[in-house]
Amino acid sequence: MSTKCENCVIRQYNALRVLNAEDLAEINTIKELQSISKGEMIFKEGQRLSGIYCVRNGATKLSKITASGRDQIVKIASKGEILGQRSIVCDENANLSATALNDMEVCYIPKSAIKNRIANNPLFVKELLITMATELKIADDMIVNLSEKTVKQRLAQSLLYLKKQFGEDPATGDLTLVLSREDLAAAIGTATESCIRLLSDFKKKGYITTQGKNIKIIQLDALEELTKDF
Amino acid sequence: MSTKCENCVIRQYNALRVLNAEDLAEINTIKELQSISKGEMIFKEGQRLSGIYCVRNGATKLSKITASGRDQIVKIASKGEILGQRSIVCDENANLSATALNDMEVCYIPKSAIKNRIANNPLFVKELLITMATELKIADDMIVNLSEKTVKQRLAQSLLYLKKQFGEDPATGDLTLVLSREDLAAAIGTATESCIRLLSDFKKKGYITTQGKNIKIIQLDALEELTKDF
DNA sequence: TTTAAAACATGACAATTATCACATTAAGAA
DNA sequence: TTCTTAATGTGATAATTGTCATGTTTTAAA
Repeated sequence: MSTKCENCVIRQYNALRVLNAEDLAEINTIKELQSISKGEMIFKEGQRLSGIYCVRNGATKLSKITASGRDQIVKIASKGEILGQRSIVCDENANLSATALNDMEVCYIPKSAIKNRIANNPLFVKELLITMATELKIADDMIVNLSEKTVKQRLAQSLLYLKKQFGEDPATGDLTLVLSREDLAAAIGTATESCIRLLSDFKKKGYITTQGKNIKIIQLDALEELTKDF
Repeated sequence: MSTKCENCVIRQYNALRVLNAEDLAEINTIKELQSISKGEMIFKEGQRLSGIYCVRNGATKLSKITASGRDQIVKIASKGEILGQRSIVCDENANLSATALNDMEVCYIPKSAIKNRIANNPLFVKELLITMATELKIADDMIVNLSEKTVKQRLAQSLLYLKKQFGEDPATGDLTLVLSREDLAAAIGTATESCIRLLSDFKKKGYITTQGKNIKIIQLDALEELTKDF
């Protein structure tokens, strides 16, 4: 896969797709391809960001550490998504931390590469606006979800989300994106033990099987039914 | 207070402030001042919006009805805020319902008044972008809040928010924005009974007093302390 | 490979919160 | 006003979820 912005297919997924050849060439000279290994932090809550990160490969959790010391995952971002754009737009410190869930490749694009011409490109700004508005909708829905669904329902929903978003291993059928039990718990907003207990419950009922950290969905319909119940 | 856009002070609070006299004059001829009485719905989740609403007076809840029939309040919007901009930006149906919490005055601005020149005004779009990014941050923080704080902590936090955001009656000291117990519960994401029970608890401890729906904060520091505990 | 540390798992228990039932009070319509 | 309905408030109880303790397995480093 080309690392030249002009030929990069990744940008089809984000606002950078509307830039012309000239702008892309400029970004290309300034951008910096970075390899991030699993568990590494790309940036931390409260940190000043000097640019944005375009995800080429892998997945990252965007989370916030709470007063009680646990962290709550607000969003999982992967291929094609841009990290840090909210902070740059508002000229604020990062509100969330970004931590690699597996080995990643990201392109770091310094703020300076955008500030001048591109930040005033109405096409680009409009795309950015739509991205942000879409993220806002997702966040609003998550608020409703958190307050109205039980932990069991949210776990079922998360497993379905992981399948839909990241797929399954063709050979084993296991979910492709492997989360630690702790991260899975952080994503649904519960204690690690509660998450493990419910996974055991799902296993006992035959909805899923597990092998180490790997999870395979067996009864999709049962999980879907669970998310609807009330 | 003038209802002519050119002289309107309300727009200082939102993205419309960057428009020039010509644009404002155009909006002024098209916009429509509407009176909404308490409890009335401005728009409903799933509804196609044909414009945005600029709040001149009063407050509205933005909420979503859940599978179990309760509604969860995602945000309370008041003077100066614009409703429906997310849906217009994404060209999607409304994701949330807007219901007046008290008598309101809003200016309805049809999409058509913005589509042409104004939607391409980079200054305006950039302002909109910042607004949306700020709302996203608030939503993200609410997600963390919901998943990590107890109902009691969230209630304390909400009371403090209501004081900070809407103030107190100078005569009685009661919170200016009066919510039903049901709405207060919907805002913190809990059952009405739980909310009432905790208010009784706060009353017993001398943190607040109540008179009908009215609530007066007595021990601000105690409530603040509560929100920090873990 | 061995060993230490981290992650996973489960039990026991406590705390929180929801639900149902039913008063009481307030609000609004006839 | 009177009456009807909706909102508020409280008790009892059950369900959900968190916390602590502890054992087991996995992982990674020496």
